[in-house]
Amino acid sequence: MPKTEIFNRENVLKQATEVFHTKGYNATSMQDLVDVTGLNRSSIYNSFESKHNLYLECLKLYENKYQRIISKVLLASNSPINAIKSLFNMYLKETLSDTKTKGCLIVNCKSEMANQNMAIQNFLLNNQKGTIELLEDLIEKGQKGESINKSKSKQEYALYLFSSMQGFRMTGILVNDKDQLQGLINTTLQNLK
Amino acid sequence: MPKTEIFNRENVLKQATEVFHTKGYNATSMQDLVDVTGLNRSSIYNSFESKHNLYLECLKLYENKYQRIISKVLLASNSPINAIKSLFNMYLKETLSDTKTKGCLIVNCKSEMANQNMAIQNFLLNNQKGTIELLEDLIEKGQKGESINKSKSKQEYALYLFSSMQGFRMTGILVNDKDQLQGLINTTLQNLK
DNA sequence: TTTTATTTGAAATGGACGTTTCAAAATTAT
DNA sequence: ATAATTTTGAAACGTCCATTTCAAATAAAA
Repeated sequence: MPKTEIFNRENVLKQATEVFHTKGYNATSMQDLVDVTGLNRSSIYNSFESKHNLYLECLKLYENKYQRIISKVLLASNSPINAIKSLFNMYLKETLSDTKTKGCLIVNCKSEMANQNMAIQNFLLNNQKGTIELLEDLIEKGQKGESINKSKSKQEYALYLFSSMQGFRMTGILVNDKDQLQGLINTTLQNLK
Repeated sequence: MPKTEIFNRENVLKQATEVFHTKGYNATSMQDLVDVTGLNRSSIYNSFESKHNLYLECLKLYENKYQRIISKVLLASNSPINAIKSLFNMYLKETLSDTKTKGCLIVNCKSEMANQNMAIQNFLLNNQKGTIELLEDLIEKGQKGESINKSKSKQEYALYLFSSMQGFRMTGILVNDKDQLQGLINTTLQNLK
């Protein structure tokens, strides 16, 4: 019977994600991935097929990680507007704790690869769709419960928040002051009240 | 006396910018630049020193181009709030006319290189400083003339708009519907009224 | 026309790239 | 132990990378 895979697949993906996140896809070499994972080159190809496929798996793991975090945030919130506030505060916390100022892996991926690779573009479109749907649900509830104003439709506010989140992630790359970023969140959410 | 440079420097920079903008810095090869400019490899090195320096010059040209466009927009506006609206509409126009959905060169640059290269980071910080100062001036005037509300300081609204612009540029990469993007602008600016 | 300085073309530099190969080591079930 | 099957290590694959080299072509000034 076969010798079984000895390494922890998810752990390897986390290590690879850290490199891709720090350097971007194109600036990350296979040697970087060998170094950071401690795996042999051929083991990586055996287990992940190609650099591109490994990157896609990193993206999916990153997406799942945030989906889990977001679910917790939503469950812990007592109102839709507070849920949205908590989402932004979660991104604020991530931004402040990121010593390498890497920004968001998915936003960076969109910037680097959305117009170059169809598999990536489809991942991004799907991610966008899911995020906007989640925001639409929150806004609909908030508007019904009167904690979010009705001067714009749920679709309009969802796109606004989706866009604001990307702006926040980009801004956080070169603005690391907590008060400024907290102010930015407050200003962004003032629009919904 | 010497044979003089035969090519148009600014034109070469425009051609190089188009490639860098489409593929990003790391995915653009010197061969790509040779192909698109029609120049010889050694002529490029003679005139632009290195790929990295050529990229920096492209960034500066791109920055200058938008500074000129923005100046015109500001001069043509009859109020600060309309000036801001025109700025966003200018970005909307750029987004819709960009068939390759490249986004903003400077936003993409920040995503790809801000945490990797100090010369680039300094350029980006300087660009950020200039943009925010311009927005602060507009907001100050708008708040004095009562077309922009005073519930936030000019610093807070300037950072909000700066962040919103980046979000808009990112969103425009995968959302190409004019009405949706126009709605996004309206929602963003509703916050100032 | 000759001198002088520069641009040009084409080839070469050495190294890094993503990926493949394959024998040797390792591990599990018989 | 032996057989079966996979992972591993190390080297090699061919290609492309950014950059350099240098002789030949060029063009303005003397």
